[in-house]
Amino acid sequence: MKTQSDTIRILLTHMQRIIHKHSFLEDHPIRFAKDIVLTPREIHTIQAIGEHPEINIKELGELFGVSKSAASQMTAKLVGKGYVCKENPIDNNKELRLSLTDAGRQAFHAHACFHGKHLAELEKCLKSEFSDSETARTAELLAIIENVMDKRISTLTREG
Amino acid sequence: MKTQSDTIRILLTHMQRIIHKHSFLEDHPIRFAKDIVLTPREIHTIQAIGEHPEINIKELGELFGVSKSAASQMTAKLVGKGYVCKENPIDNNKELRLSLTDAGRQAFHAHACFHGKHLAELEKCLKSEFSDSETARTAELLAIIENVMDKRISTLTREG
DNA sequence: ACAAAATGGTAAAGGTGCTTTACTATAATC
DNA sequence: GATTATAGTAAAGCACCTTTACCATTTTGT
Repeated sequence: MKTQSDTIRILLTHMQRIIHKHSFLEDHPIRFAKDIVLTPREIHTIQAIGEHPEINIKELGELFGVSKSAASQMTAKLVGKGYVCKENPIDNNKELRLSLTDAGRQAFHAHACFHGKHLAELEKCLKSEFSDSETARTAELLAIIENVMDKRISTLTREG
Repeated sequence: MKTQSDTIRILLTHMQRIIHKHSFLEDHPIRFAKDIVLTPREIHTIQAIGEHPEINIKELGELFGVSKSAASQMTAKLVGKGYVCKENPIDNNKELRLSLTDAGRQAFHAHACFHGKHLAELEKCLKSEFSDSETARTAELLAIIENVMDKRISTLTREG
């Protein structure tokens, strides 16, 4: 006889494996074309710049939760590879606004398609086996998990 | 009016945030006692050794999906810090069996408590708001997500 | 208006945890 | 007993991060 504790245990095991597999995927560079191979970090940076036009370096760092120095290094690399362009706005010689070059937009688009495809597939699978209310209920359950994690994070950041 | 696609989108957003928060937690060392601060990697290694008594270095690497060299380096560090002990089995001078020292067992235990506490809290929250069948259904849904990820991983590993 | 402080960006040095390559030493196999 | 396989380590290097220190350009306060 399975108790609810058992099903929760199973649920969390799946969650753990999903997280693990996600980080596996995140750790592997993706080839978008014959000669375009980008690390996950590079892709995400391109994505962030594509989705936040005119973002500056400091903001980019904040978006990723890393130091501005780290953001500067990452962008410098992408500028070097020709995916990103840095330039001062007309009335400001201090900040640098980031934008995508043609190659950058191409990578951005390829990545979006890539993601869209997988999302569509997942959606198809879920719809075929779960009702609307079931998916909604699952979303609520995940929200609870998220809340518990938030609590833990806040205790962690308080203690330093 | 919310369509099922919308609820799926919401569900996946929660999932993404959970993953993000998880990796945030994973990136921060944990203080188990006044003077015991361990990185997540160190804790996990201690945990793995505690849960797999007599494991050797190569197996430890396989367990984590890293090279045996990485496992060797991690182990050496933990031996240096006094949490882990390496020794040859009586009839074998090639392999090294890993085990926890007193300090290692202490850290292992502290970590287990730490986890148990959070698990208990999460379980309490979930039980208070979700029926057994709902949690079971959610587990099934997560299994589907996992399957889709598996497919993606396998295409990835085929293409090299 | 101009000195002081704040802000955006970069450079240098260093850390962590990984990889690959090359190398030992021991064990297994023919 | 010679060869081959296996467990472990060392060295070098990579990706990405941090901190510190430093410029250059605003912004502010008087």
